[in-house]
Amino acid sequence: MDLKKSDIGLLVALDALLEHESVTAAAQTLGVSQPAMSAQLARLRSLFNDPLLTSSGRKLVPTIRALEIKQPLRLLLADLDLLVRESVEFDPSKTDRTFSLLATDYVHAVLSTALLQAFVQEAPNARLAFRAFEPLTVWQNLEQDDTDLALVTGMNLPEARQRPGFLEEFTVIQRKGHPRGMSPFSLDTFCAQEHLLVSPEGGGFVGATDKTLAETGRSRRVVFSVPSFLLAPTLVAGSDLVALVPLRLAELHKGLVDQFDLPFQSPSFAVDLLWHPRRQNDPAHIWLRSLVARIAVAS
DNA sequence: ATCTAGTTTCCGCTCGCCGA
DNA sequence: TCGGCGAGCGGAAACTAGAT
Repeated sequence: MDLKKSDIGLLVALDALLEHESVTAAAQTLGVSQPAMSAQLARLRSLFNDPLLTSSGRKLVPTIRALEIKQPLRLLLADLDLLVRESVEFDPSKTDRTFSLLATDYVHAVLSTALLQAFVQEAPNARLAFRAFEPLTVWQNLEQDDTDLALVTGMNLPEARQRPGFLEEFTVIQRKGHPRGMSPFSLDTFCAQEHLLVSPEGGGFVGATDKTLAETGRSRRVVFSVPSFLLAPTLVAGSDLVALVPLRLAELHKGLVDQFDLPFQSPSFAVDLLWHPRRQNDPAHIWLRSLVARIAVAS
């Protein structure tokens, strides 16, 4: 007979039987009837292929095999007990667990400093991995054990659980000392500039802004396209190009570029926290979600 | 319908006590 | 010392309830 998951209960019974060396006393300890405990002993005898307890007059005495099992079994059950208690009472300061976060490089850039500080402070023995964002494999990553949480925008994953992270708006950036000067952007001056466009899919020269401009009969000239928001501030700082970037990212690079309000209604987007439903009640994961949401709101 | 694990009931065995 | 008796024990059988 092989060990099954349900046999963990049998091991608890065996522990009680070896402790009391009596079926009746073990049954009372575990709150079952004596015949039920007797039946469990029979299953244990079959499982271990050993009588475990043999009659000696009116008493039951453990076999050599039972004596060998007794101490390791006690340690094993103590470990299981610890495992169950730790899963209920998660203490971040005591965990050495590794957590992983999937997000775009922009989100990593915006949150990483504050998140790292809070993470190290609350969970000094744990580890945190930032993982690269691949739009087509987000759900696959969440399903696997390698991703605890994804911070993403506009992803339609009905199977995933989610909570709001933060709302982001766009701003226009230009280099320090730009020949245009520091006057606010009018629609005319905005359209007159040469633009850098962030195209996450790669290679695009038309974005949501161009559609907004087209609705009012306007257009702009996009001369440079990059796949990542992180590249934009550096490239803008080294050229006369202007670019639309998320406000928080512009704040991070305010020593490098100047930022201005958009001359039209700024498109906003939400960054949400997504996770697999099986992690919903994991106390460690609840702590991680709470920490990331807290940092996101404060960022 | 079948399986699993529980309960109740009953039985047999052993031991301790007590009287002859 | 020995036999009878009751108490306490584990095990078997029959039955039940819940899950699959």
